[in-house]
Amino acid sequence: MLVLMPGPAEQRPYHHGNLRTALLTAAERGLRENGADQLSLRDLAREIGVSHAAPRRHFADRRALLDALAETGFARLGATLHAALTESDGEREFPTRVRDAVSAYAHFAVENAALYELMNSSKHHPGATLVTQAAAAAFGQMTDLIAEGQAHGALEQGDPEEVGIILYATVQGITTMVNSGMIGAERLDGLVDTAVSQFLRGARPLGPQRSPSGR
Amino acid sequence: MLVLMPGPAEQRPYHHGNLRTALLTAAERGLRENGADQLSLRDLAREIGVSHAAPRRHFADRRALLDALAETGFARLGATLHAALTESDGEREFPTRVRDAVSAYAHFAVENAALYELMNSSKHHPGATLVTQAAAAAFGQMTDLIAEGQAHGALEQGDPEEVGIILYATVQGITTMVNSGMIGAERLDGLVDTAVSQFLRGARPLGPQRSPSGR
DNA sequence: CTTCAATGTAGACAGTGGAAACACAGTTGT
DNA sequence: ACAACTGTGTTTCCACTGTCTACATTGAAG
Repeated sequence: MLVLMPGPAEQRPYHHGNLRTALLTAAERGLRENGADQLSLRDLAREIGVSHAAPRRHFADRRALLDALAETGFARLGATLHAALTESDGEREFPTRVRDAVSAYAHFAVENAALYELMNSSKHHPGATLVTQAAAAAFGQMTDLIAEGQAHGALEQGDPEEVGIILYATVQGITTMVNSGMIGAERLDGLVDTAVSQFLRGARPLGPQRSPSGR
Repeated sequence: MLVLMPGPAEQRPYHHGNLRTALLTAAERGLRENGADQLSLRDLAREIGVSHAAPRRHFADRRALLDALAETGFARLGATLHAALTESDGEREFPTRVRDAVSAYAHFAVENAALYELMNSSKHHPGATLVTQAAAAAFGQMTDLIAEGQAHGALEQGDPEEVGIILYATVQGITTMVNSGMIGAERLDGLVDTAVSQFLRGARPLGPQRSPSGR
């Protein structure tokens, strides 16, 4: 697909100067539009206007490129979660904060379906610790949130990570089902609501319930 | 039509006689061993000892093969669930039945990681209704189980499907996290336990603390 | 026996990821 | 100033893949 650029600098310098990021942004667009399978290194090179072997200088492998995409994906997801959580920091009640975080997560996953699928793919480079590290960072916020809920008495005591995994997994599963077409996207919000309220009921302390803040 | 193969495997006849199933079984092994990405039609043909274009007679497309694999995967998953549920039919208490089903599901997903990832992949043929149909069949058992729980009074009333999706999604997410390496496989059983007991607590009838409110 | 549809074969094509050798340009050491 | 070095992009080549088209072989139906 040769695209004639009527742009200013018709003569391209020998060195692109920014190939790595150009590749990443082009790859992300391609990923969104055609999925990871259809993502071709040569296509990207063509689109950017560089020789087909140039990407190799920045990504040893096709998988290396995909891993990098997954990594930035987790970083963005983490930022999204962080934003959703700091926005309602302190003021709001705990259930609302959980719902905000979960909802932000779910919408990210559905709006970036292909990227999200790539992020959760099992096939990363053996030494792709960066990916799992980025994933852990994003996931850690869920753990923190759980710990916060336990501190406020909204959740029963226990390993925050164990409980966080459950919540994380539930949202993860819902979005996967939506993304795979098993569930219509219009049901996403409703399911998230149900999931969160069930989670809160299932993980709150037993016995005399001391409501965090009466209502 | 059905052609009976002469038992002993002597001289290979011009027609393989059973190529389709041979392809599927070989593909399933390859999928397990090397993942869906590495699955090559030509490789399969070579392995079976047939020309590289022969598979085309049975699967129009590479994706058609993968779709068929996903479909049989859902069928097997459905059978596994069914077995787990009928085994403890009636006798056992509801929570145990839920735990059995969920555990069976989780182990299937982890023991057939590549297949399971393929099953949950978003990229099926546009007209691959068979896949989603098979998926719905497997999922339907979860809905039935929920309905059973509601009938027995173990779960609060409501749309069984909506609640079933939550449970299904939770297990789905846990297994995905395990399969992607985010969580060690040794934690699977513990997480399943936690998830099920939280689910049962969260979905059982109780004093209405927070009725489902819209948005 | 002839015909026919199903199934398998052979060859060609475009496209891909990857490797090697080479070309250009900015930086650095002297 | 200038030569060497290093990072980056280019060219050329290879093995391999999925897919297409024309042809071969077969068993079964008419």
